[in-house]
Amino acid sequence: MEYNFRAIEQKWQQHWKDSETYKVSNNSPRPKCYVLDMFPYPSGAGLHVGHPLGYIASDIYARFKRLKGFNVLHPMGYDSFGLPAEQYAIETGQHPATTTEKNIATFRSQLDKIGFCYDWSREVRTSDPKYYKWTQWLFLQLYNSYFCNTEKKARPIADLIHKYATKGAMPKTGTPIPGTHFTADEWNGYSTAQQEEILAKRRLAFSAYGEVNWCEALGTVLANDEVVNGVSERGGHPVEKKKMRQWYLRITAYADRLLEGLDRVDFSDAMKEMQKNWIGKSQGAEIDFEINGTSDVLKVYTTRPDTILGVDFMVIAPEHELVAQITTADQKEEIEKYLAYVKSRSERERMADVKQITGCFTGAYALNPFDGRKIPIWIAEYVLAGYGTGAIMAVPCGDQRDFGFAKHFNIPITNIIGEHYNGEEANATKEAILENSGFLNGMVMKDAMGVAIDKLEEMGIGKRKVNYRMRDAGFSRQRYWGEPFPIVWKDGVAYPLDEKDLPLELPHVDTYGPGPEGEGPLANIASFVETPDGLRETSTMPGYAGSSWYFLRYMDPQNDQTFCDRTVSDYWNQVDLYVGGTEHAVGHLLYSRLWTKVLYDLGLIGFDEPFKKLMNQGMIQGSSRFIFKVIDLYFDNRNWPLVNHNIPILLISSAKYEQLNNGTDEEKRKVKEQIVSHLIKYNFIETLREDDPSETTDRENLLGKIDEFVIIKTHVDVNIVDGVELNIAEFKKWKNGEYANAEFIFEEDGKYICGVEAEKMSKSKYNTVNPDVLVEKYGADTFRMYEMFLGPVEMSKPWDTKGIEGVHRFLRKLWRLFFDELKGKVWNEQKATDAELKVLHRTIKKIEGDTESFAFNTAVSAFMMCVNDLTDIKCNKKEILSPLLVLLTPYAPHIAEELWAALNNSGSVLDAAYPVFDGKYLVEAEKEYPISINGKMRTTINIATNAEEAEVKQIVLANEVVQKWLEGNEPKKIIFVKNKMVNVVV
RNA sequence: GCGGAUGUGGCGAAAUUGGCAGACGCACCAGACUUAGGAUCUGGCGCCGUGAGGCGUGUAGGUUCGACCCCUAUCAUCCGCACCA
Repeated sequence: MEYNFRAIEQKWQQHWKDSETYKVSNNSPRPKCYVLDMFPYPSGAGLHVGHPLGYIASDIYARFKRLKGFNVLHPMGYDSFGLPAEQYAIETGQHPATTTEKNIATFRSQLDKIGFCYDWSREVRTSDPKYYKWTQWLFLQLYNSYFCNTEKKARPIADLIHKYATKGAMPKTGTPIPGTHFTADEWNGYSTAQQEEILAKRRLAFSAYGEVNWCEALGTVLANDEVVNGVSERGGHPVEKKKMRQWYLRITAYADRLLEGLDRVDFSDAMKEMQKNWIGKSQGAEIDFEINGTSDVLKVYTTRPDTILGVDFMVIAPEHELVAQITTADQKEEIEKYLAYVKSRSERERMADVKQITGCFTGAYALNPFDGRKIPIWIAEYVLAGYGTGAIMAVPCGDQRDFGFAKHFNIPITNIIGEHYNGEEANATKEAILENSGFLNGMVMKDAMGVAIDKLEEMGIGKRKVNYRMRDAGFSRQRYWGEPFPIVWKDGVAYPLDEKDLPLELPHVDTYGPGPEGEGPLANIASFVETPDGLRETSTMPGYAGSSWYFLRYMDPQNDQTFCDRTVSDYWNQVDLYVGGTEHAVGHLLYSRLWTKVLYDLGLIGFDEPFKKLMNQGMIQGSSRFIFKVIDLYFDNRNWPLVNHNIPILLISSAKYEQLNNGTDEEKRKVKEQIVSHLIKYNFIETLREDDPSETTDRENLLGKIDEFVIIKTHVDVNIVDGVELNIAEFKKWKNGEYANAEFIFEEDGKYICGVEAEKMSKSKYNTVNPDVLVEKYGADTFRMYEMFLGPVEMSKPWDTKGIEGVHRFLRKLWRLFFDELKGKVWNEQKATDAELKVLHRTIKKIEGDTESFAFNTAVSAFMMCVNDLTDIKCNKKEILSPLLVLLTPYAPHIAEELWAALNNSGSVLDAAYPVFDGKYLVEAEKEYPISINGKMRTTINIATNAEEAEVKQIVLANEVVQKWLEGNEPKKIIFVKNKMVNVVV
């Protein structure tokens, strides 16, 4: 009886399906655990071996938690709205719904083969109207909410309207600013459009004019990731900014809470840093500078108010509103030239040469409020209109960019930091003692910051200000394949749809081209756009709309009354473990955190961080293989008549290629000679004879002439390479026999060794490995364990199929502990010995710990070691094997279930699992303590684990062996370190 | 430039977090059983050395009885962000 993984896996997968083994209930006396994978976008390419890595890890954890007695929610679904389906539709005319359906079917069949324990009854698809009904509904919640700055939370917009209507919006102190402040009476007198305009400034989902990436050549709006280096990803056409009405989510209102929430979740440092960086909070001050001879003020933002006496010039963004106003007549021409130059530069150029220093003097001066110095005002493209106030005070001795600018335009530099400034480069220290700084003289810079701000506030020309780099999130796309907005426009005012009219279904379209003025394809469908109440919004929601809340829908997927019942979300609560790639660090993760916070504020759910722990699986890179083709230029260049029409492609192996490029002269000559003799063999000689008999065929002579060849490094399919050795037979069949008569220059051992390089997995690089093939060849259990065995889940690594044999061998070896090919059943019910129990206990302890801490790779190693040991001591006892199968279930569920059934006629693994993890099997063995003398390790002694420190010392001293080693030297010191070892110092 | 991470055999990697470095697997070598071996089993496998022994965790220092682990500096690779005032 041998390990027939195909039959076993099929049998159990069918069994799980038929008996709904993994269906999970929303109420259980057992503690809950929510294990979630980032749901995939079902692309047409299907899965490659990189995709399941995270799924396998979470599956192991979910199964493990189930064994430990948790009620585990482990669902899967599809993020099925998105651009690629639409692109594909444009190219082929197939409706995105059709291709999406097909792709999902492919994904599902691939996933099923790996034996996951998903509760498929909870599957969600973001493009399903039953799902996006609630995405639209949640959008309306955002639309109907505002961020209350007093309570720092979302509240219904109705509250705000009520406040405006009864109390207005007047400043606590000072004079009201028209347009910003109004009385209740004024509010009540406003038109709907006027009121809406004010409310739009507070709504969490709002529309406003904003810039989009407009590609004139394609006549369409592009998403940010479709723009690469300022040109369209497809076609490479120039892309410019265009103002269009857009929807936004007011994520900036939540900046502080998104930052603060990071302290309460278990994400990697890298992930937290990325999010912090993205939010980009900086503390500083806004300072008003009087502009000389006018009543205007120039408002700048700085994080270093302490350097205010070191300001040597001002720089404002070319787009700054004051530019036209302050430019003097003398400078007008120059400024206009500069503005024209800036405008002519595409985004791409601006990004390409950030080092280039450009700028122009406006002729105007600002006045330093403390010493009255006249400070020249410049414009320059390095100051961004969108950040801070779009104007900076430049302190060249303390900021490298300001320094470069000052040097370039010969602006004199004031030194306020004494010897910290060397005149060669700026020094951004905060530790220097200020000089030339008036009232700040003698203070340490970091202390002076507060003093300076206090003074500015006192003078009424500055205030503390926190700035964020993060912008509000653009929420509309001029595309078809996304959720339609439940919004109707009338007279320039947006009106939300009534809840009972949801979902607003996506209408069928025949073409996916953009509408007039670059609107989405929906604009072309009159029957959709025109309603009795007005015109429908024609853009659709972005990909992250549906994915921002899907983890909630899994909890209550069939509910048609609400997006997720509150009692259900209270039960499942936060996702305990969320597994996915780093690529969503600032997109999806930030948005779902935002939505969760809003829903929490509105009382719709009871937690404000969605994911308790996040694990990022590393990317599995492709490990590309290369062949090296010799292209004979000498022959090609001369265009000589071909005698031999069937010239084989010549390939040299990677070591030869290496020698040819970086080898010694001797090596180079040798390889070259080999190549030349092949070239001669196949065409050269014959060409010579016919064409120019005068040329000699003398070998040396030819060698000099025919070094005109190039070697082309080409991808070869990894699947026909065994490790690095090319499978010649397969290779000759590859690509319909393109290389059928290839000639090789082999290594000395007669092998063709390919070149190797790690790259992103991609079909065009022939480095993708399909999990189906591996599952077919080795089985799902082997595949699962091998993916885990590759290394820590979080780490990126190139895929290498070679080692999978080792894991497969392990499973077969395990099988042989139960069944022999000839003898059949070999397991028995004898009583286990202490030695056997020791092996088991060690394994339980190790694997339980490793699984809990996601060290799946070392857990797999522990399994292997255990089976090796049991084989060595010829232990086939049920008492040992049975608990081992419990441990194995999460990792290799099929074989574990099969063997479990073979051992036990009744009862499930689950029933038996609790005692295994209860410590019932865990008998603490004596611990081995290493003994060292002067830090030099000598031996170990066994000491019962409960021995006290003093006892240990006595044991050491009484130990004859130790005494002998001491060789008469009295021990000076006996160090007992953390229950781990005993060290004797002499 | 800023931020984060990682450097250990031919390769993927372990090391109970300061205690016998290289577990486990791949590859490789030798042997056994075989008509055969891409099955299975046994042994070997960091480097130098016949040997005893010496040297070894990117590099250079430091702390410690003891350092892959902690500290300082430095180099290399990967990933984010990038004129953010």
